[in-house]
Amino acid sequence: MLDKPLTPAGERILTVASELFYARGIRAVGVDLIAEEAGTTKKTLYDRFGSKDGLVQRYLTRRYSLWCDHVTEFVDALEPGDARILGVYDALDVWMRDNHRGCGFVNAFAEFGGTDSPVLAIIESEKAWTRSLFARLATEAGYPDAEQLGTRLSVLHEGAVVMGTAGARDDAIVVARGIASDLLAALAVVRMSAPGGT
Amino acid sequence: MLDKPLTPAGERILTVASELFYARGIRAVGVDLIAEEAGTTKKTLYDRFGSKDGLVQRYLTRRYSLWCDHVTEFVDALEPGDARILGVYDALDVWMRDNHRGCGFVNAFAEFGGTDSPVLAIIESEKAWTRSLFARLATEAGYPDAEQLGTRLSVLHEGAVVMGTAGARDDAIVVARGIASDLLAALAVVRMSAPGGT
DNA sequence: ATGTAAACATACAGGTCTGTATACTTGCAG
DNA sequence: CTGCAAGTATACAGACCTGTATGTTTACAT
Repeated sequence: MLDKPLTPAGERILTVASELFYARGIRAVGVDLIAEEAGTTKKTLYDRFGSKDGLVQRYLTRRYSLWCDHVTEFVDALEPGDARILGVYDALDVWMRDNHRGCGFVNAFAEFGGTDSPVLAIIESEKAWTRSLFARLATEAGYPDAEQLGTRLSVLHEGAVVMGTAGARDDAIVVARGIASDLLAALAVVRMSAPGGT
Repeated sequence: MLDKPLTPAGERILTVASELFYARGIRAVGVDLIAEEAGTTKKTLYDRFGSKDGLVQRYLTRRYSLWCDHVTEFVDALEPGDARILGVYDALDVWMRDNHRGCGFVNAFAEFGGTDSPVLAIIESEKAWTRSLFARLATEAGYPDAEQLGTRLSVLHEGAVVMGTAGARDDAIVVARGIASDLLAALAVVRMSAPGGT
């Protein structure tokens, strides 16, 4: 996205920090550990990222970018229409196979929501992007009220992540996908009976 | 629930700690600050709770208890049937007027999900309780497949909290309630057309 | 070859964290 | 009166935290 390229050591630091931040929480991970695990020094870390907060922002922007790429790539391979809308839940399912600690942005909000840190804007952006993706796919699938439908689908999406991790329900994504499918089916009836529909 | 009574100073500590933990995150709040804000000393804190982790557990069990009481009281005042199911979302709406930092249990999971802390069991319990409440209300309202419907309603519930806080969408709860309402309406058709239905 | 960006190595400053130790005070129950 | 639980006050240990300082080394580009 808008992240300029990093030096090799900087790249290693960001990779290690991303894994540790996501797995253990941001405040629980110190810069000493990050530098050591990355096989470098704190000096390099501060030269590249300025501060721990700077590193945290890069962690979130990169994770944001990775999520967008993942879901976009996944969905683009599907037929236009309902398949792409429901495909977002399948993309989430694949994503969560390697991400067992819930939504990294929700987790970051848990730690920084009470502050005025610039990470809050990144968190909101990620939520807004996924919501607008749903809205766009709903528009492309020909649904009326695509904005509201997009919001509905994103609420389901977030609920699935929470119930699949903190709630420990293995069926969370399937359940959310099922609700989404039912919503689309109900709207399809409206669409078909509407003037101009097929 | 299963929390034995506390001494006055212990009560003050727990009250202050609960506010600070929820507002700023658990790791971000030190025991020194808690003791000072409660007008007492660290000695008393450790005498009452044994450790910071013990205090955290009390924080979560009490919050769990408060949530259960709130929603139970709210729902019991409504007519049996769909009103009680949808009333849970209204109860959440009221709850979130004084809780702008999202779900305290999801937030705790963000900080402790990577550990084997006993707080994880408390978090799961809260999610399971809310889900089973929905399932029970669905049963009482006469819906078939009440367990699955309960899961669906709880996914909506969690999604609403996330999108209403980290997602900064003021309409999140209304949206979730709308989906729930539509789901019930669709099932009502099934119920009415089923053998033995009215 | 020489300047420059990147990285490495190491130490330290100054603060905060959890948890413990010591000693004194208060209030109440047997 | 005596014993005990609760609380206050204060100091400290030992670890960890972010961030900085100093100096050396490597590699590449002009």
